[in-house]
Amino acid sequence: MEAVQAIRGMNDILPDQVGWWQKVESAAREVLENFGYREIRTPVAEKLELFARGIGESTDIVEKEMYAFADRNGDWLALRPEATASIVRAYIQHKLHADPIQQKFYAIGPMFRHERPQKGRYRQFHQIDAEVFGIDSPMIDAEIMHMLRTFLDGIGISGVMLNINSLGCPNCRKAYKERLQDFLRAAGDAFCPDCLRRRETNPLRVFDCKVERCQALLEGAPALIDSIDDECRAHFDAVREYLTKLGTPHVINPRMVRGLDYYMRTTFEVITDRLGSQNAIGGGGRYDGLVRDLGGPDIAAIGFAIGMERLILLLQQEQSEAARAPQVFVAGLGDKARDRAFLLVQELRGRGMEVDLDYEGRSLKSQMRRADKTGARFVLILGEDEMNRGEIQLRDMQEKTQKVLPLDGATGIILDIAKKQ
RNA sequence: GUGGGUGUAGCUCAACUGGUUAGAGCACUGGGUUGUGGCCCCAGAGGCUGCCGGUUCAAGUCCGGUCACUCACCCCA
Repeated sequence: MEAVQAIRGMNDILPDQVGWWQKVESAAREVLENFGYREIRTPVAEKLELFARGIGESTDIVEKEMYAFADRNGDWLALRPEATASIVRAYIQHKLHADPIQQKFYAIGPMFRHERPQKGRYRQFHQIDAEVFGIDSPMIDAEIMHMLRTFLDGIGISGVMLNINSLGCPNCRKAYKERLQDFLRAAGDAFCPDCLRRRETNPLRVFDCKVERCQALLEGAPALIDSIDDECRAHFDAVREYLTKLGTPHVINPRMVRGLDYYMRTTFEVITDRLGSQNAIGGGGRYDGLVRDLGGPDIAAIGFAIGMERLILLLQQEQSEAARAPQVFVAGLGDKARDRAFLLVQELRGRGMEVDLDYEGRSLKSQMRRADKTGARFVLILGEDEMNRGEIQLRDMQEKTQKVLPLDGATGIILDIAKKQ
Protein backbone atom coordinates (compact mmCIF):
# COMPACT_ATOMS: atom_id res chain seq x y z
CA MET A 1 0.00 0.00 0.00
CA GLU A 2 1.43 3.29 -1.11
CA ALA A 3 1.55 5.83 1.70
CA VAL A 4 -0.02 9.23 1.13
CA GLN A 5 2.47 12.02 0.68
CA ALA A 6 2.37 15.76 1.18
CA ILE A 7 1.51 17.88 -1.84
CA ARG A 8 4.46 18.69 -4.08
CA GLY A 9 6.11 21.90 -3.00
CA MET A 10 4.28 22.01 0.33
CA ASN A 11 6.53 21.08 3.19
CA ASP A 12 6.20 19.87 6.75
CA ILE A 13 8.17 21.87 9.26
CA LEU A 14 9.38 19.23 11.71
CA PRO A 15 10.17 19.84 15.39
CA ASP A 16 13.91 19.93 14.63
CA GLN A 17 13.33 22.89 12.35
CA VAL A 18 10.54 24.74 14.03
CA GLY A 19 12.86 26.61 16.39
CA TRP A 20 14.14 28.66 13.44
CA TRP A 21 10.60 29.67 12.56
CA GLN A 22 9.77 30.68 16.07
CA LYS A 23 12.93 32.70 16.32
CA VAL A 24 12.28 34.56 13.07
CA GLU A 25 8.63 35.20 13.87
CA SER A 26 9.22 36.57 17.34
CA ALA A 27 12.10 38.77 16.13
CA ALA A 28 9.87 40.10 13.35
CA ARG A 29 7.00 40.90 15.71
CA GLU A 30 9.32 42.72 18.04
CA VAL A 31 10.78 44.97 15.35
CA LEU A 32 7.48 45.60 13.57
CA GLU A 33 5.64 46.54 16.73
CA ASN A 34 8.55 48.73 17.75
CA PHE A 35 7.97 50.66 14.51
CA GLY A 36 4.25 50.97 15.19
CA TYR A 37 2.86 48.14 13.07
CA ARG A 38 -0.08 46.03 14.28
CA GLU A 39 -0.85 42.50 13.24
CA ILE A 40 -3.70 41.77 10.86
CA ARG A 41 -4.87 38.28 9.90
CA THR A 42 -6.81 37.78 6.71
CA PRO A 43 -8.17 34.54 5.17
CA VAL A 44 -5.88 32.39 3.02
CA ALA A 45 -8.55 32.31 0.29
CA GLU A 46 -10.18 35.28 -1.43
CA LYS A 47 -12.31 35.85 -4.48
CA LEU A 48 -10.21 35.30 -7.56
CA GLU A 49 -11.20 38.72 -8.81
CA LEU A 50 -9.33 40.44 -5.98
CA PHE A 51 -5.97 39.13 -7.12
CA ALA A 52 -6.74 39.62 -10.80
CA ARG A 53 -7.56 43.28 -10.18
CA GLY A 54 -4.92 43.86 -7.54
CA ILE A 55 -1.83 42.13 -8.88
CA GLY A 56 -2.64 42.56 -12.56
CA GLU A 57 -4.39 40.33 -15.11
CA SER A 58 -1.33 39.91 -17.27
CA THR A 59 1.19 39.12 -14.52
CA ASP A 60 2.63 35.61 -14.38
CA ILE A 61 1.30 35.22 -10.86
CA VAL A 62 -2.28 35.68 -11.99
CA GLU A 63 -1.96 34.10 -15.41
CA LYS A 64 -0.36 30.81 -14.51
CA GLU A 65 0.63 30.48 -10.87
CA MET A 66 -2.54 30.83 -8.87
CA TYR A 67 -4.34 28.07 -7.04
CA ALA A 68 -7.76 29.02 -8.42
CA PHE A 69 -10.88 26.92 -8.03
CA ALA A 70 -14.65 27.07 -8.01
CA ASP A 71 -16.19 26.30 -4.62
CA ARG A 72 -19.43 24.37 -4.18
CA ASN A 73 -21.48 27.44 -4.97
CA GLY A 74 -19.61 27.96 -8.22
CA ASP A 75 -17.81 31.08 -6.96
CA TRP A 76 -14.28 31.52 -8.25
CA LEU A 77 -11.81 31.61 -5.40
CA ALA A 78 -8.05 31.52 -5.09
CA LEU A 79 -5.49 30.76 -2.42
CA ARG A 80 -3.63 33.99 -1.82
CA PRO A 81 -0.37 34.25 -3.81
CA GLU A 82 0.72 37.29 -1.77
CA ALA A 83 -0.58 39.33 1.14
CA THR A 84 -0.96 42.89 -0.10
CA ALA A 85 -4.22 42.51 -2.04
CA SER A 86 -5.96 40.89 0.93
CA ILE A 87 -4.77 43.53 3.36
CA VAL A 88 -5.90 46.32 1.03
CA ARG A 89 -9.26 44.58 0.68
CA ALA A 90 -9.67 44.39 4.47
CA TYR A 91 -8.51 48.00 4.79
CA ILE A 92 -11.22 49.16 2.41
CA GLN A 93 -13.94 46.82 3.65
CA HIS A 94 -13.57 47.87 7.28
CA LYS A 95 -12.96 51.53 6.42
CA LEU A 96 -9.72 51.51 8.37
CA HIS A 97 -8.68 54.75 6.66
CA ALA A 98 -11.12 56.51 9.00
CA ASP A 99 -8.68 55.99 11.87
CA PRO A 100 -5.65 58.16 11.17
CA ILE A 101 -3.72 56.76 14.14
CA GLN A 102 -3.36 53.19 13.02
CA GLN A 103 -2.24 52.90 9.41
CA LYS A 104 0.58 50.38 9.74
CA PHE A 105 -0.11 46.65 9.48
CA TYR A 106 1.82 43.42 9.40
CA ALA A 107 0.92 39.83 8.63
CA ILE A 108 2.75 36.52 8.89
CA GLY A 109 1.51 33.44 7.12
CA PRO A 110 1.45 31.03 4.18
CA MET A 111 1.12 32.06 0.52
CA PHE A 112 0.48 29.77 -2.45
CA ARG A 113 1.85 29.76 -5.97
CA HIS A 114 1.80 26.86 -8.39
CA GLU A 115 5.37 26.99 -9.69
CA ARG A 116 7.93 24.25 -10.18
CA PRO A 117 9.65 23.93 -6.80
CA GLN A 118 13.37 24.51 -6.43
CA LYS A 119 15.77 25.76 -3.80
CA GLY A 120 14.10 28.66 -1.99
CA ARG A 121 10.89 28.35 -4.02
CA TYR A 122 7.92 26.33 -2.83
CA ARG A 123 4.23 26.11 -3.64
CA GLN A 124 3.28 26.89 -0.09
CA PHE A 125 5.72 29.41 1.30
CA HIS A 126 5.60 31.89 4.13
CA GLN A 127 5.94 35.62 4.22
CA ILE A 128 6.35 38.34 6.76
CA ASP A 129 4.49 41.25 5.28
CA ALA A 130 4.30 44.93 6.24
CA GLU A 131 2.05 47.62 4.79
CA VAL A 132 1.61 51.34 5.49
CA PHE A 133 -1.28 53.48 4.26
CA GLY A 134 -1.86 57.18 3.81
CA ILE A 135 1.70 58.51 3.90
CA ASP A 136 3.02 60.30 0.82
CA SER A 137 6.22 61.48 2.45
CA PRO A 138 9.46 59.88 1.26
CA MET A 139 10.24 59.58 4.96
CA ILE A 140 8.14 56.43 5.16
CA ASP A 141 9.88 54.89 2.12
CA ALA A 142 13.20 55.31 3.89
CA GLU A 143 11.84 54.23 7.25
CA ILE A 144 10.30 51.00 5.98
CA MET A 145 13.60 50.00 4.34
CA HIS A 146 15.44 50.97 7.48
CA MET A 147 13.07 48.78 9.46
CA LEU A 148 13.65 45.86 7.11
CA ARG A 149 17.37 46.29 7.55
CA THR A 150 17.03 46.57 11.32
CA PHE A 151 15.15 43.29 11.41
CA LEU A 152 17.71 41.46 9.26
CA ASP A 153 20.63 42.82 11.27
CA GLY A 154 18.85 41.87 14.46
CA ILE A 155 18.54 38.20 13.64
CA GLY A 156 22.11 38.09 12.37
CA ILE A 157 21.71 38.03 8.61
CA SER A 158 24.83 39.32 6.92
CA GLY A 159 26.03 39.56 3.35
CA VAL A 160 22.82 40.94 1.91
CA MET A 161 22.38 44.09 -0.15
CA LEU A 162 19.47 46.48 -0.29
CA ASN A 163 18.76 47.45 -3.91
CA ILE A 164 16.54 50.43 -4.62
CA ASN A 165 15.03 51.92 -7.73
CA SER A 166 12.21 54.16 -8.81
CA LEU A 167 9.67 53.10 -11.38
CA GLY A 168 8.19 56.59 -11.54
CA CYS A 169 4.47 57.16 -11.65
CA PRO A 170 2.19 55.50 -14.24
CA ASN A 171 2.64 58.53 -16.51
CA CYS A 172 6.43 58.41 -16.57
CA ARG A 173 6.34 54.67 -16.94
CA LYS A 174 4.03 54.72 -19.93
CA ALA A 175 6.26 57.14 -21.79
CA TYR A 176 9.35 55.19 -20.80
CA LYS A 177 7.88 51.86 -21.91
CA GLU A 178 7.47 53.21 -25.41
CA ARG A 179 11.00 54.56 -25.51
CA LEU A 180 12.34 51.22 -24.31
CA GLN A 181 10.28 49.25 -26.82
CA ASP A 182 11.63 51.44 -29.61
CA PHE A 183 15.16 50.72 -28.41
CA LEU A 184 14.51 46.97 -28.21
CA ARG A 185 12.87 46.81 -31.61
CA ALA A 186 15.84 48.56 -33.14
CA ALA A 187 17.89 45.48 -32.27
CA GLY A 188 15.64 43.30 -34.40
CA ASP A 189 15.51 39.69 -33.23
CA ALA A 190 18.98 39.69 -31.66
CA PHE A 191 17.47 39.16 -28.22
CA CYS A 192 16.58 35.73 -26.87
CA PRO A 193 13.04 34.41 -27.50
CA ASP A 194 12.00 35.18 -23.92
CA CYS A 195 13.10 38.77 -24.29
CA LEU A 196 11.33 39.13 -27.62
CA ARG A 197 8.16 38.02 -25.89
CA ARG A 198 8.77 40.33 -22.94
CA ARG A 199 9.46 43.21 -25.33
CA GLU A 200 5.77 43.16 -26.23
CA THR A 201 4.15 42.05 -22.96
CA ASN A 202 6.27 43.57 -20.21
CA PRO A 203 9.34 45.30 -21.67
CA LEU A 204 10.78 46.29 -18.28
CA ARG A 205 11.43 42.65 -17.46
CA VAL A 206 13.99 42.40 -20.24
CA PHE A 207 16.37 43.99 -17.76
CA ASP A 208 16.51 40.96 -15.51
CA CYS A 209 17.14 38.47 -18.30
CA LYS A 210 20.04 36.20 -17.39
CA VAL A 211 21.29 35.64 -20.94
CA GLU A 212 24.65 37.39 -21.33
CA ARG A 213 24.04 38.45 -24.88
CA CYS A 214 20.82 40.17 -23.90
CA GLN A 215 22.57 42.01 -21.11
CA ALA A 216 25.25 43.15 -23.59
CA LEU A 217 22.60 44.35 -26.01
CA LEU A 218 21.07 46.38 -23.20
CA GLU A 219 24.20 48.56 -22.91
CA GLY A 220 23.04 52.01 -23.88
CA ALA A 221 19.38 51.28 -23.27
CA PRO A 222 17.49 54.23 -21.81
CA ALA A 223 17.35 53.93 -18.01
CA LEU A 224 13.99 54.25 -16.32
CA ILE A 225 15.55 56.20 -13.52
CA ASP A 226 16.62 58.91 -16.02
CA SER A 227 13.17 59.11 -17.54
CA ILE A 228 10.98 59.87 -14.55
CA ASP A 229 9.34 63.26 -14.11
CA ASP A 230 10.48 66.00 -11.72
CA GLU A 231 8.09 65.08 -8.93
CA CYS A 232 9.07 61.41 -8.96
CA ARG A 233 12.71 62.42 -9.19
CA ALA A 234 12.41 64.66 -6.15
CA HIS A 235 10.69 61.90 -4.22
CA PHE A 236 13.39 59.40 -5.09
CA ASP A 237 16.19 61.83 -4.19
CA ALA A 238 14.55 62.49 -0.84
CA VAL A 239 14.26 58.74 -0.13
CA ARG A 240 17.96 58.31 -0.82
CA GLU A 241 18.83 61.24 1.38
CA TYR A 242 16.84 59.89 4.31
CA LEU A 243 18.37 56.45 3.84
CA THR A 244 21.82 57.98 3.99
CA LYS A 245 20.94 59.95 7.10
CA LEU A 246 19.63 56.77 8.71
CA GLY A 247 22.89 55.04 7.87
CA THR A 248 21.10 52.31 5.90
CA PRO A 249 23.45 50.82 3.31
CA HIS A 250 21.89 50.55 -0.14
CA VAL A 251 22.72 50.63 -3.83
CA ILE A 252 20.73 52.07 -6.68
CA ASN A 253 19.91 49.40 -9.21
CA PRO A 254 18.32 51.04 -12.24
CA ARG A 255 17.68 47.62 -13.77
CA MET A 256 15.63 46.27 -10.91
CA VAL A 257 12.06 45.65 -12.02
CA ARG A 258 9.30 44.00 -10.10
CA GLY A 259 6.66 41.61 -11.34
CA LEU A 260 3.55 43.02 -9.75
CA ASP A 261 1.69 45.71 -11.67
CA TYR A 262 0.76 47.85 -8.70
CA TYR A 263 4.22 49.15 -7.87
CA MET A 264 5.18 52.76 -8.62
CA ARG A 265 7.95 55.12 -7.60
CA THR A 266 10.08 53.48 -4.91
CA THR A 267 10.82 49.77 -5.25
CA PHE A 268 13.39 47.77 -3.34
CA GLU A 269 14.75 44.27 -2.91
CA VAL A 270 17.11 42.61 -0.47
CA ILE A 271 19.43 40.33 -2.43
CA THR A 272 21.90 37.65 -1.37
CA ASP A 273 24.42 35.70 -3.40
CA ARG A 274 24.25 32.65 -1.13
CA LEU A 275 20.96 31.08 -2.11
CA GLY A 276 21.52 30.07 -5.70
CA SER A 277 19.01 31.26 -8.19
CA GLN A 278 16.26 32.45 -5.84
CA ASN A 279 18.26 35.35 -4.51
CA ALA A 280 15.63 37.83 -3.30
CA ILE A 281 14.86 37.34 0.36
CA GLY A 282 12.58 40.33 0.57
CA GLY A 283 11.15 43.03 -1.62
CA GLY A 284 8.50 45.64 -1.93
CA GLY A 285 7.64 49.14 -2.97
CA ARG A 286 5.13 51.93 -3.16
CA TYR A 287 1.68 51.28 -4.59
CA ASP A 288 -0.23 54.54 -4.31
CA GLY A 289 -2.96 53.68 -6.83
CA LEU A 290 -4.00 50.28 -5.54
CA VAL A 291 -6.43 51.22 -2.78
CA ARG A 292 -8.34 53.37 -5.27
CA ASP A 293 -8.23 50.67 -7.96
CA LEU A 294 -9.77 48.17 -5.56
CA GLY A 295 -12.65 50.50 -4.81
CA GLY A 296 -11.35 52.48 -1.85
CA PRO A 297 -10.37 56.11 -1.43
CA ASP A 298 -7.29 57.45 -3.19
CA ILE A 299 -4.73 56.68 -0.54
CA ALA A 300 -0.97 56.26 -0.77
CA ALA A 301 0.58 52.97 0.32
CA ILE A 302 3.91 51.18 0.61
CA GLY A 303 4.90 47.74 1.81
CA PHE A 304 7.19 44.76 1.57
CA ALA A 305 7.30 41.01 2.02
CA ILE A 306 10.06 38.78 3.35
CA GLY A 307 10.33 35.14 2.26
CA MET A 308 10.69 33.15 5.46
CA GLU A 309 12.00 29.96 3.84
CA ARG A 310 14.78 31.89 2.14
CA LEU A 311 15.58 33.80 5.28
CA ILE A 312 15.84 30.61 7.30
CA LEU A 313 17.96 28.93 4.62
CA LEU A 314 20.38 31.83 4.98
CA LEU A 315 20.31 31.76 8.76
CA GLN A 316 21.09 28.05 8.77
CA GLN A 317 24.17 28.66 6.68
CA GLU A 318 25.53 31.07 9.24
CA GLN A 319 24.28 29.87 12.58
CA SER A 320 23.67 26.65 14.39
CA GLU A 321 20.73 26.23 16.65
CA ALA A 322 21.15 25.11 20.23
CA ALA A 323 19.01 22.03 20.84
CA ARG A 324 16.52 22.40 23.62
CA ALA A 325 17.32 20.15 26.57
CA PRO A 326 15.20 19.25 29.59
CA GLN A 327 16.59 20.26 32.96
CA VAL A 328 15.91 16.97 34.67
CA PHE A 329 15.44 13.37 33.60
CA VAL A 330 13.76 10.99 36.01
CA ALA A 331 14.73 7.31 35.97
CA GLY A 332 12.50 4.80 37.73
CA LEU A 333 13.36 1.15 38.43
CA GLY A 334 10.63 -1.40 38.98
CA ASP A 335 6.89 -0.86 38.66
CA LYS A 336 6.28 0.73 42.04
CA ALA A 337 9.17 3.17 41.75
CA ARG A 338 8.25 3.98 38.18
CA ASP A 339 4.72 4.91 39.22
CA ARG A 340 6.12 7.17 41.94
CA ALA A 341 8.60 8.67 39.45
CA PHE A 342 5.77 9.37 37.03
CA LEU A 343 3.95 11.38 39.70
CA LEU A 344 7.15 13.18 40.64
CA VAL A 345 7.66 14.22 37.01
CA GLN A 346 4.21 15.80 36.88
CA GLU A 347 4.87 17.54 40.19
CA LEU A 348 8.13 19.04 38.89
CA ARG A 349 6.46 20.15 35.67
CA GLY A 350 3.75 21.75 37.75
CA ARG A 351 6.47 23.84 39.34
CA GLY A 352 7.59 25.02 35.92
CA MET A 353 10.53 22.70 35.29
CA GLU A 354 11.20 20.97 32.01
CA VAL A 355 11.33 17.29 32.86
CA ASP A 356 11.49 14.08 30.85
CA LEU A 357 11.32 10.39 31.70
CA ASP A 358 11.27 6.90 30.24
CA TYR A 359 7.78 5.42 30.15
CA GLU A 360 8.78 1.94 28.97
CA GLY A 361 10.55 0.42 31.96
CA ARG A 362 13.95 0.01 30.38
CA SER A 363 17.14 -0.88 32.23
CA LEU A 364 18.81 1.82 34.30
CA LYS A 365 21.71 1.79 31.90
CA SER A 366 19.36 2.47 29.05
CA GLN A 367 17.61 5.24 30.94
CA MET A 368 20.93 6.86 31.81
CA ARG A 369 21.93 6.70 28.19
CA ARG A 370 18.71 8.36 27.16
CA ALA A 371 19.10 11.03 29.83
CA ASP A 372 22.53 11.76 28.44
CA LYS A 373 21.22 12.00 24.90
CA THR A 374 18.51 14.46 25.84
CA GLY A 375 21.19 16.66 27.36
CA ALA A 376 19.57 16.82 30.78
CA ARG A 377 21.82 18.32 33.44
CA PHE A 378 20.34 16.26 36.29
CA VAL A 379 19.02 12.74 36.63
CA LEU A 380 16.79 11.66 39.50
CA ILE A 381 17.12 7.96 40.23
CA LEU A 382 14.36 6.17 42.09
CA GLY A 383 14.58 2.41 42.70
CA GLU A 384 13.02 -0.01 45.16
CA ASP A 385 15.83 0.57 47.69
CA GLU A 386 15.32 4.33 47.67
CA MET A 387 11.56 3.85 47.90
CA ASN A 388 11.95 1.70 51.01
CA ARG A 389 14.25 4.25 52.65
CA GLY A 390 12.12 7.22 51.54
CA GLU A 391 15.01 8.64 49.51
CA ILE A 392 15.90 9.56 45.98
CA GLN A 393 19.28 9.96 44.24
CA LEU A 394 20.14 13.17 42.42
CA ARG A 395 22.94 12.86 39.88
CA ASP A 396 24.64 15.87 38.33
CA MET A 397 25.55 14.59 34.86
CA GLN A 398 28.06 17.33 34.23
CA GLU A 399 29.91 17.18 37.56
CA LYS A 400 29.45 13.39 37.78
CA THR A 401 28.43 13.74 41.42
CA GLN A 402 25.50 12.15 43.15
CA LYS A 403 23.70 12.77 46.41
CA VAL A 404 20.80 11.41 48.36
CA LEU A 405 17.68 13.52 48.96
CA PRO A 406 14.63 12.74 51.07
CA LEU A 407 11.84 11.67 48.76
CA ASP A 408 9.31 13.84 50.58
CA GLY A 409 10.04 17.45 49.71
CA ALA A 410 12.49 16.49 46.98
CA THR A 411 10.68 18.80 44.56
CA GLY A 412 11.57 21.95 46.47
CA ILE A 413 15.23 20.97 46.87
CA ILE A 414 15.58 20.13 43.19
CA LEU A 415 13.98 23.41 42.24
CA ASP A 416 16.55 25.29 44.34
CA ILE A 417 19.49 23.39 42.88
CA ALA A 418 18.29 23.81 39.29
CA LYS A 419 17.76 27.53 39.86
CA LYS A 420 21.43 27.96 40.79
CA GLN A 421 22.56 26.58 37.43
C1' G B 1 5.11 24.83 -18.31
C1' U B 2 10.61 23.31 -20.29
C1' G B 3 15.42 20.93 -19.45
C1' G B 4 19.45 18.25 -16.46
C1' G B 5 20.59 15.05 -12.17
C1' U B 6 19.03 11.45 -8.43
C1' G B 7 15.69 7.53 -6.09
C1' U B 8 18.92 0.93 -2.12
C1' A B 9 17.76 0.32 6.10
C1' G B 10 15.51 6.10 10.20
C1' C B 11 20.19 9.06 8.06
C1' U B 12 24.82 9.08 4.76
C1' C B 13 26.24 5.80 1.14
C1' A B 14 28.35 0.62 -1.10
C1' A B 15 27.07 -3.71 -4.39
C1' C B 16 32.95 -5.27 -10.94
C1' U B 17 30.85 -5.50 -17.47
C1' G B 18 23.04 -8.35 -15.27
C1' G B 19 24.71 -13.86 -11.64
C1' U B 20 23.84 -17.28 -4.97
C1' U B 21 21.00 -15.12 1.14
C1' A B 22 21.48 -6.70 -1.08
C1' G B 23 26.24 -4.68 2.64
C1' A B 24 28.86 -0.74 5.79
C1' G B 25 29.07 3.56 9.05
C1' C B 26 25.93 6.47 12.14
C1' A B 27 21.32 6.03 14.85
C1' C B 28 18.19 2.20 17.54
C1' U B 29 17.56 -2.31 21.20
C1' G B 30 19.89 -5.81 24.54
C1' G B 31 24.34 -7.44 26.91
C1' G B 32 29.65 -6.93 28.76
C1' U B 33 28.65 -4.04 35.28
C1' U B 34 22.28 -7.78 40.70
C1' G B 35 21.14 -0.56 39.84
C1' U B 36 24.45 4.31 36.72
C1' G B 37 25.53 8.23 30.74
C1' G B 38 29.58 9.67 26.96
C1' C B 39 34.73 5.78 25.07
C1' C B 40 35.43 0.54 23.93
C1' C B 41 33.76 -4.66 22.90
C1' C B 42 29.78 -8.38 21.66
C1' A B 43 25.00 -9.48 19.85
C1' G B 44 20.28 -8.14 17.73
C1' A B 45 16.50 -5.72 15.15
C1' G B 46 15.63 -2.98 10.93
C1' G B 47 14.90 -3.47 3.18
C1' C B 48 8.32 -5.46 -1.65
C1' U B 49 16.27 -1.68 -3.87
C1' G B 50 10.04 4.65 -5.05
C1' C B 51 5.88 2.36 -7.97
C1' C B 52 4.00 -0.28 -12.56
C1' G B 53 5.25 -2.91 -16.76
C1' G B 54 8.91 -5.01 -20.33
C1' U B 55 13.59 -7.73 -21.96
C1' U B 56 16.24 -12.17 -19.89
C1' C B 57 17.39 -18.78 -17.64
C1' A B 58 18.40 -14.65 -14.15
C1' A B 59 17.15 -7.41 -12.92
C1' G B 60 19.09 -3.12 -7.32
C1' U B 61 21.82 -3.23 -12.16
C1' C B 62 19.18 -2.93 -18.98
C1' C B 63 14.51 -0.60 -21.48
C1' G B 64 9.65 2.11 -21.20
C1' G B 65 6.20 4.56 -18.22
C1' U B 66 4.93 6.87 -13.69
C1' C B 67 5.65 9.28 -8.97
C1' A B 68 8.91 11.84 -5.82
C1' C B 69 13.22 14.65 -4.61
C1' U B 70 16.76 18.11 -6.51
C1' C B 71 19.17 21.99 -9.56
C1' A B 72 18.41 25.34 -13.47
C1' C B 73 15.12 28.07 -17.07
C1' C B 74 10.80 30.89 -16.30
C1' C B 75 8.94 33.76 -12.20
C1' C B 76 9.39 35.80 -7.52
C1' A B 77 9.51 35.97 -1.39
